[in-house]
Amino acid sequence: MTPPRPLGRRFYARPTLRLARALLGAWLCRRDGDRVVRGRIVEVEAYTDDAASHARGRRRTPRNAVMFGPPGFAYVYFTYGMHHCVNVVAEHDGIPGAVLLRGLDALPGANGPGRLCRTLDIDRRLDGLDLTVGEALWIEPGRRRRGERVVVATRIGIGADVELPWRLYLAGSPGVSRRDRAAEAALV
DNA sequence: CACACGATGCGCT
DNA sequence: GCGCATCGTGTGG
Repeated sequence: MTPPRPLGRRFYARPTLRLARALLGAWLCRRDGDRVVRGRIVEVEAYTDDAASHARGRRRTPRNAVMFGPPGFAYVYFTYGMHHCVNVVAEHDGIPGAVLLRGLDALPGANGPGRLCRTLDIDRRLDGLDLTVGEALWIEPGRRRRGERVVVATRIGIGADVELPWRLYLAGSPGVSRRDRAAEAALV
């Protein structure tokens, strides 16, 4: 088994939307006993202190506290009474920002944030986990392939009044939860 | 303490 | 496209 090669703190310490883009093509890694399960990140969404974010208005609560902390940590929350979603914290200590992981390739059943977490057995036990350690959950380097286009679309499940083009995904990837034909057509 | 609702997914129409 | 399961969290009383 190849040893973990987790990305370091510096990788995460940047503006949220830029981290979102940098995460496309990287590998999300989850330890499963003696094995490591890896999925290629192909769909993400950025959340900062905007109206649709858990950290809206920079209001700190017990749930969203990790979003305000240092970068490179996992923010995992529970929603709809049955689903978990995992985020990667960006920015620097004190500034809220996180990237929601919405879809993975090279791993069946990891399209959509809830299914992704179910497939990788991610729940609130991992909230606040340091992703730079390489123990239970981490991210390894990976890049976009030649000719692989980044589609810029609006976030899913967000009220029209606060929609922002902060969902990014790799065109043509099977792990994408929902395509945006108009956004794809807007590509050169 | 009560209550409204969600960064979703699934099954049915 | 639509309804709904199911419960933690935030907000207000």
